[in-house]
Amino acid sequence: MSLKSSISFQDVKVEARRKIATRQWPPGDLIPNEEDLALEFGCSRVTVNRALRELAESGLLDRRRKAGTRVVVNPIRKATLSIPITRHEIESRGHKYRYALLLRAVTAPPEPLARAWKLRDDINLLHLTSLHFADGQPFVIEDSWINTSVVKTALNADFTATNANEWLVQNAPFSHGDITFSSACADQAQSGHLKVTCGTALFVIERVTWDQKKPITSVRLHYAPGYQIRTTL
Amino acid sequence: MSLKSSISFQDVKVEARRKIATRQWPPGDLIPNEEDLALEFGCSRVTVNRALRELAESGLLDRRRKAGTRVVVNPIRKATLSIPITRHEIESRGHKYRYALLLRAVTAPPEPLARAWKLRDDINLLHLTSLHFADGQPFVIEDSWINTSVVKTALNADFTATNANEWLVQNAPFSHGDITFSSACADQAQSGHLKVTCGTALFVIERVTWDQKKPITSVRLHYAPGYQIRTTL
DNA sequence: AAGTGGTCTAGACCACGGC
DNA sequence: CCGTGGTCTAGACCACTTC
Repeated sequence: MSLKSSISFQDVKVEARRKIATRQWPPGDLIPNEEDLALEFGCSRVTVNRALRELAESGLLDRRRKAGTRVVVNPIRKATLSIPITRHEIESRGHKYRYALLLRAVTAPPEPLARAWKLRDDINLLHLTSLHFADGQPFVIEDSWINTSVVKTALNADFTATNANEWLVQNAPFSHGDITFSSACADQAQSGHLKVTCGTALFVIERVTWDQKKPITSVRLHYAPGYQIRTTL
Repeated sequence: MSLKSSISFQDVKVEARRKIATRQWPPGDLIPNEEDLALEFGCSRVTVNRALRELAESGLLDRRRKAGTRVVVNPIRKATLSIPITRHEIESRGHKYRYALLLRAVTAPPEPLARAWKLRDDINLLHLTSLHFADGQPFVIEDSWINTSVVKTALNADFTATNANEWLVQNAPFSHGDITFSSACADQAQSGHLKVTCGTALFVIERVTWDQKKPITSVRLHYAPGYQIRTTL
């Protein structure tokens, strides 16, 4: 017989969600302040605060000092994606992982990258292209550019043994990064590697990482057809 | 001269991040417990707790009762995407928004949907297809199926005046949902609407929402070429 | 059994930002 | 100015999980 000793912030979240969904708290409306809610729910203000803060983080509420807390009119839904290591992603689906290095070169970066990174034009980057397989089938092409003036050990790493994806995660810590999801038609080379016809729609992820002001890596992934990213709202 | 009166959880986060990045706390290692860290940082345990909890949420730490807190070896990066309302997305880019309803029908759902939703086979759904324009250019095709036995007012809504996307956000609250990102080649109809050649790679978002056990909507979005979703890590 | 994180409380002070 | 949310503290109890 669980007579709950106290109200948890989870309880408050559930109840607040209900009030929003049933429009007891209509869109755009100001809701009572934390102190009043604490009284109403019979818990402390900190508990209410945590509940409402989390609802605000997920986009359902808008909170401002002095102005109070409002129900957001057009909730901008937030979805959290996990970006796993490719090997783990393949293995967690129960497939056998294999990896092949297609290219390793130290060259000047392509024009768009040099411009985005504002590099001196005599700087060379490490360029790796590799292919990840799931149960022997091509799964994704990985094309990465590594700023060796920051990640110096990359020049000595053996990328035929360790795949670039995993090596970078472990050896190129970053302070922040950008990630872009898009779609593109397979070009000649890509269609060859992935064994699809030229022009097939591929899912594309591009990830750029930085250590403070210094660019670290730029990685572009072209996935074989059928690939999906899935998450919950 | 701001002599900080007390250490904030943000300070603790920054310092913990630094220790992880510099490998003062190496991957896989157990870090000191909350009480010790509170002592070390000169703050309360709750403050340390909040800092570490947030780092765990973003995937850098793994916390378990009794077992302690460890630095995650292969951090699975988490990216948070905002899924805005299409009209807002277009307008925030400075483009003029326009919308056209292409189809409105009350019909039996297609086989895969009926199976996924476990519907009685005599149930009809509201089927809407519409097209959103940015500065007169086709931007995205929206294809939605609405469970009118739950969202009853949908049958009376005027979808020539209000676009389905926005109407649903405001009138079909859900408890949870799934969202999938993928890529597909434009079929005959899609290429016509988006004014691209058949087979062009399109970015696809599919969103299914539920109210507890009851399915509410299934929406599929096919974006015109060039569309990308961008976020930070 | 015991150590660790998870959370609640009451009270306090502060920072922001409408008014 | 002053109401509101944002956060900190100290102390407490609890839940989980490993030992």
